[in-house]
Amino acid sequence: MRSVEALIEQVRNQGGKATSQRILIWRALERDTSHPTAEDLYTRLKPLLPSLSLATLYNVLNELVDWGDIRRFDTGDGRIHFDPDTSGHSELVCLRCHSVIDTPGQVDEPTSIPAEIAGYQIVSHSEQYFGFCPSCRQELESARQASRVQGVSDRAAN
Amino acid sequence: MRSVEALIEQVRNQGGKATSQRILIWRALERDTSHPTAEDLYTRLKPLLPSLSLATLYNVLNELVDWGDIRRFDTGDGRIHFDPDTSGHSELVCLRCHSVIDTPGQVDEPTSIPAEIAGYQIVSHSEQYFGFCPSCRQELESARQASRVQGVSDRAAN
DNA sequence: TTCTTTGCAAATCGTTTGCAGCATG
DNA sequence: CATGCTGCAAACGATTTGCAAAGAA
Repeated sequence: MRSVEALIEQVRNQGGKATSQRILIWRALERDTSHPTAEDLYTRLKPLLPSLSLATLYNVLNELVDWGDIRRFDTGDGRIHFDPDTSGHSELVCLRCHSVIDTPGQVDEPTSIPAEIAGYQIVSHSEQYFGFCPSCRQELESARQASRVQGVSDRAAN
Repeated sequence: MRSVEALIEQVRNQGGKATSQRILIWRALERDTSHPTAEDLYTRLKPLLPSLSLATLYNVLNELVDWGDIRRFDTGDGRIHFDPDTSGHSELVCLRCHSVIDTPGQVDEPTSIPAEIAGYQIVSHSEQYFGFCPSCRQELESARQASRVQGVSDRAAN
C-alpha cells in the first residue's frame, strides 16, 4: 500500500476528498499484517470514530482494492480478508480453522511444493498477479483521454 | 486434484458413498482450467443430470476444498471460484473486469514483481500455501485416533 | 436394511445500494 | 457554496442449512 500522503494526493487528483474516515482507515491499514476482514477493522475503528459506518468502510476498502493498494482474498471462512502488503511475501492458510499468517522466512522453490512449512502440513499452493487485462487497460486509457478533453485534472491518475 | 479413482477410494474409506452426483462433478473438474464458480458448473452440469441441485454441488465442492483437492479463490466479483490445479502455476486476475486466466509461460522471479505479464499491467502479487496449521493437525490426529478406538475404518484417511 | 447423501426451499449473513444531510476544497 | 462522501437502513444474492425421501453398500 502507498503512504497515506500518496493516497491523499491520489484522491485529490481524482477530484475526491480526503475525509477523516478515509484517512483513519488508511492509517489503520499501514503496517497491518493481521489480514483483517471489514468487520475486524470496524470493531477496531468504531471506538476511535463512533459515527463510522460499515458501509463507508467497505467503500474505502473497495476503492483501495481498485487502486491495487490492498489485496482481497478468501481464506474459506466466508468473509473477505484484506492485506495492505501487496508484494514479495506469501501466506499460510489453514483449510480447517481458516487462520492466516504471513509465511515466516523465505520460501524460494517455485517449482515444487514443500510438504511442510512452519509446522503447517501443506496440501496446495496458489499464486496470483493482480492488475489490468489488455482490454481493460484500453478502456481505462480511453476514459482517461475523454476526461482530459473535458478539462478534468487527471495528472498522475493511478 | 487427485484422480476420480483415488477420490472414490477416499470417500469409501471414510464410510461415504460414491454417488453419481459426486462422480459427475469430479469428472467435470478434471482438466478444467476455466476457474469456474458454483453457478458456472451448475449451468454446465444441470443438462447432464437434471435432478442435480446447487446445494449438492456446493457440498461436493466444499468437500474437495477440505481435502485440498481443489482450491477456492476470490477474483473480486463476489463469487467463489474453484481451481482443481493446486500446484505449480499462477493466475492473472483483472482488478477491473475480474477475469482470470492461468499465467502463460513461466514467471520465475519470486522477489520482484514484473510490471507487465502477457499484456496485463500488474499492480500486486500474492502467494498462498494451503494446508493444516499445527493446532489443527493435532486435533485431526486426535480425532483419527478416537475413531480408530471405536473400530471405524480409517485406513489411508488422507 | 442401514446410514449417508440428495433435493428442495427457506434461512443466513456478508456486502452493496439509494438517498438525504454533511463536510471538504 | 458546489459536490463528493457519509451514515442509515433496506435490498441483495451467494452460500448454507433442515429435513423428508432416495439410493449406495
